[in-house]
Amino acid sequence: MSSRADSDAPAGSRRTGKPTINDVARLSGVSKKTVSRVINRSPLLNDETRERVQKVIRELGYVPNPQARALALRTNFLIGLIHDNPNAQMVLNVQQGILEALQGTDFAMVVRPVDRGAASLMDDVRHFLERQRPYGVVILPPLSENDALARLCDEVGCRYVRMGSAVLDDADHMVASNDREAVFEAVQFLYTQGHKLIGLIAGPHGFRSAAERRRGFEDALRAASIKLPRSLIAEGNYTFESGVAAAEKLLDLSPRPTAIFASNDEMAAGIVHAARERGIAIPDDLSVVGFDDTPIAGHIWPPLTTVRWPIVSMARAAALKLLAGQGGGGDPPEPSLFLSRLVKRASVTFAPKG
Amino acid sequence: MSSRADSDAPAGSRRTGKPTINDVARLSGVSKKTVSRVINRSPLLNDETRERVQKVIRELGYVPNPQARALALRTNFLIGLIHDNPNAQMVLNVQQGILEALQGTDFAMVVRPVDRGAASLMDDVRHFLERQRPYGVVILPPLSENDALARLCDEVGCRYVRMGSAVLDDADHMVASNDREAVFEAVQFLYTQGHKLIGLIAGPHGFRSAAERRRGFEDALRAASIKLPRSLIAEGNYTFESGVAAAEKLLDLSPRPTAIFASNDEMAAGIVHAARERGIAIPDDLSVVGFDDTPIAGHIWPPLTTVRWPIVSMARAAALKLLAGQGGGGDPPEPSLFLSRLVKRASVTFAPKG
DNA sequence: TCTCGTCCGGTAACCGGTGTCAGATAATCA
DNA sequence: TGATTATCTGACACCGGTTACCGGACGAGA
Repeated sequence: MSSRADSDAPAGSRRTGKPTINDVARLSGVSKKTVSRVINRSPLLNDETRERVQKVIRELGYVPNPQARALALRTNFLIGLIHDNPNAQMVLNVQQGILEALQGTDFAMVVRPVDRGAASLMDDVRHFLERQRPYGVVILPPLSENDALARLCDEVGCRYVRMGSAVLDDADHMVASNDREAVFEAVQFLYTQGHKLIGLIAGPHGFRSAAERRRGFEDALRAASIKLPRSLIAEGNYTFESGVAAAEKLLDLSPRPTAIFASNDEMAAGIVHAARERGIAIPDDLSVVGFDDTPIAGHIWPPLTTVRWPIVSMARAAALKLLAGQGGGGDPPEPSLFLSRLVKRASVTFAPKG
Repeated sequence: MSSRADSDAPAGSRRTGKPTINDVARLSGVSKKTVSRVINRSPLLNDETRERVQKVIRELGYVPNPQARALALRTNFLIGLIHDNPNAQMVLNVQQGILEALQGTDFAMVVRPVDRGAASLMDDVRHFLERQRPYGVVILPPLSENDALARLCDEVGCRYVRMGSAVLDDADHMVASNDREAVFEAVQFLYTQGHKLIGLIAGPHGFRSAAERRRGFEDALRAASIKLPRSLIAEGNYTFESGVAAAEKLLDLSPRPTAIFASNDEMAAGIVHAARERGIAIPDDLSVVGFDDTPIAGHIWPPLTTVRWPIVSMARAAALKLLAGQGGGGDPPEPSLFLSRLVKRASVTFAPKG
């Protein structure tokens, strides 16, 4: 009936109308290859020829087809970001950092959130990597702590850089912060303010960042010869709600801690919330320290003393590491370890008298 | 000295080692075309042949090269997201919505934040669109209100869908919410609680969302025959800080408003902050209503009564609209107008007795 | 038996770039 | 002046898919 002979696919519009390298070549009377040389700034090109071709390129508004380039070069101008939405602000900061690194290149950022808990995690990531074949990927914590994921990247031949709170991989594949030391300093600061009964809201079990921050906390108390009863440690899962619940436990203790360190700002905000419900004044009755320095730290009342985590710089470094050697402009090698520092705001004061 | 004859580019590793369609064809004793048919699920194929080819595909672990596919199909498996970081949570929600729509397809999401104020805005976007040639892009407010941007997409031949607080384009290019009506209801609710002196913290001039929400506010007061002196309107720029500043202005008025509507949650949080500094109790002395229902609304104290903006659904719809007709599975057409509704929490109560 | 239509599969061209390598031209040297 | 070299440029294959078009096999209808 119909006259179509084969017709496998839904056709797809032919001819995009955009000028191709052939058009440029024809109009400027040179070969494709020469046009290619002009585009790629080959040094072995006559200036006169270059000028002529560039003129035609301008007139035609020619832009090389990225798909064709990608195919011929067996690469791609995509940097992937794989994350498990730990926190909106953090993810956005990372995106910003990556984009700063990609600025001025032809690379773009493709974002792939995944569900850490899903049984299909590996398949999901594999599917993503194989279908898009990004040039490289940045992996955010806590997903970055998954070694199987790194192996998967290797297996499918995709460059990767992991971000994290401790060095988990060799320098080419890792950008880390010194959470342990940073927390050490923060807790030391509480101690110098006279606090002796300091509670901890730790991050979730199995998170490296949680473990590092907890160790920093414990190290600091040990250094100050303070005993840490188990009851002064509560665990949250980095969410506001879990912070509230954990804080309630700590605040119902007797004697009550005079200060609490939370492993991230969200949970610290939860402490503030819980304290307010109980009529406990911050900072007069209770000092609070968080971690991350996300916007929420400055937006709650009182503003939170917290550890600034240089996440944007870390993300930028991670992306630059991926691009290294890739004509990225011979930038100096990126550092692999970033330092966090304490930002003092109003949520900490001297320990109340006895 | 060196033996390289031409060496235009930095070489790039040859042979990825991955099996290609040719390998599959050779090993299963059929032509490339037949393999292509198997991959694309062409109906006119012998089951026996299909099985045989699929077996080889499985054994080889063959995955079609996306770059080659993209070139041949003159399309791309990328959906772009263009935004101007209005708010981290919103951007992330949008990303989530888009990814829900892309779930199960071979599409990925490429994110491109831009600086709305930059003189190079158009060039930046053009560069992005031409270099990546995404299949389509979703444009977030407030950038989506820029008509020149939509024209640019048309010009470079890129599908687009704009998200916004009012219908700014035809149904194929727009996913909108009914902010005006939603605010109308919210303010009406305040009125039914006895509030007569209601302040407004409007969004920034030039934002359509700000204008729509403001009109909803004014409509509601007019409907209740309440006069709205100019002094009861303050303007913010959707940030927490601007909310604080605007709230300070309104709270210093005499008589003081008994309720304030803020055009987004960030600014509403700013009101709460400013009120607390002045010792004004919420909700007893002052009722507050926000807009968006971002997480912050539930995390501050008291939890914020706010208008839930269905941003995730809108984003999903926007992406599905782009994919429509693209073998997306014949889903029903996406709605173009989404309804927001009031979420009642603790920040509103009856107006205090004069 | 001869056509004809249908089903299935192959061949070759093409998508729009890049690498290889040889040829042409100009410059340098014996 | 002829040979050699350095400098540019072009022809052509190739990257790994898809599509247009063609043809053989096979069953059915004439």
